[in-house]
Amino acid sequence: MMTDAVDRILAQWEKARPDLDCRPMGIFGRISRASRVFGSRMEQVFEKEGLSTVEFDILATLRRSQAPLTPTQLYQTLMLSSGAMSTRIDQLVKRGLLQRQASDEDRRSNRVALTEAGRHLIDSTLEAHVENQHRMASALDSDEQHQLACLLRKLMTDEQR
Amino acid sequence: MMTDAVDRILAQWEKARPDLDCRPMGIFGRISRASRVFGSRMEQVFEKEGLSTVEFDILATLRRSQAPLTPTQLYQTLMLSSGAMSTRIDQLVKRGLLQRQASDEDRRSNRVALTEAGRHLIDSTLEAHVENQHRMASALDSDEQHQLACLLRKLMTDEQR
DNA sequence: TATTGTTATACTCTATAACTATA
DNA sequence: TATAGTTATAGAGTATAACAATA
Repeated sequence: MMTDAVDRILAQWEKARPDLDCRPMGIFGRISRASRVFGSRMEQVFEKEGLSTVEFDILATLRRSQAPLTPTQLYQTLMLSSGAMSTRIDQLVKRGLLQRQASDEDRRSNRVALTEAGRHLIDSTLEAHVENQHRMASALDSDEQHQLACLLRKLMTDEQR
Repeated sequence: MMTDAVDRILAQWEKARPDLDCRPMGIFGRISRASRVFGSRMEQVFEKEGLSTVEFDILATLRRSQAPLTPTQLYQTLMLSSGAMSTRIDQLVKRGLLQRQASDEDRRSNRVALTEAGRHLIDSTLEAHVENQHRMASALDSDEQHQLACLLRKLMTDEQR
């Protein structure tokens, strides 16, 4: 069996603190590393289109919703503060990728919508992104990919104590 | 079968872009979310001891090495810049958790070592951390935890194209 | 000349909170 | 009074590059 950096870390802990059962680090250490490594690879795809990861997420959220969303819906979905979201929307509006539409029902609010240019950009970036993800997952066969997704879903269920 | 936020996102994509096979998002979307959610839970444990995640990582790296390390070894292991590492070491030295030892072989260099206080702090924090990780992994049984670790290792092998 | 480590600078990103307009 | 969204401020953290000392 192949060993990786996390296996070596676990072996070190076994020597330094043999009283501790550090096996869960085999999961969380790899999740953390995978998030950094794969996140940076995805970022490279977004950067080719001039987007940051957060900007991609905003455009993608609007694209898959197939409808304009309020800033509040967006920052709750993306786990950002309202202030951070306003700043992001501003910049994307300036670049002609988003537009704010006044709301009829509540005049405090507005709806953020993709422009024609924004829709074209997110559609083409998304295609490159999905292709990239298929490449990144290719070390696993189709069954293994399914198993991994199911185990991760189960790991995160119920927000256990 | 239980569904989660990522399943709902995948269902949206299926409607909005049925031409794309977005299944890998079931893996990478969950890795990214897991890293944020679990990372924040681990951070809470570190904060109780007055440590940030990076500070914990520095002390833990020295603890499991069971030997002083150079700043270069530390920033390479932790994927930080040399400048960022210097700043971090400074603060931990100020707090009496680390000390710099002049090197005999190379007078440009030095070795960073845990102080008595640093060693005590990392040992007790580590125990709380490992306990916390066991709790976080408890949604999976022992076999599933092993399977998940193996699949993550395989996913990251060979840095494929 | 190259390398180790530190320092100084600037930048990115964010949360917080004050603020406005409206409900 | 509470809520939606924007703006202004400040802070955390980092990378970069210039620098000093030594190899």
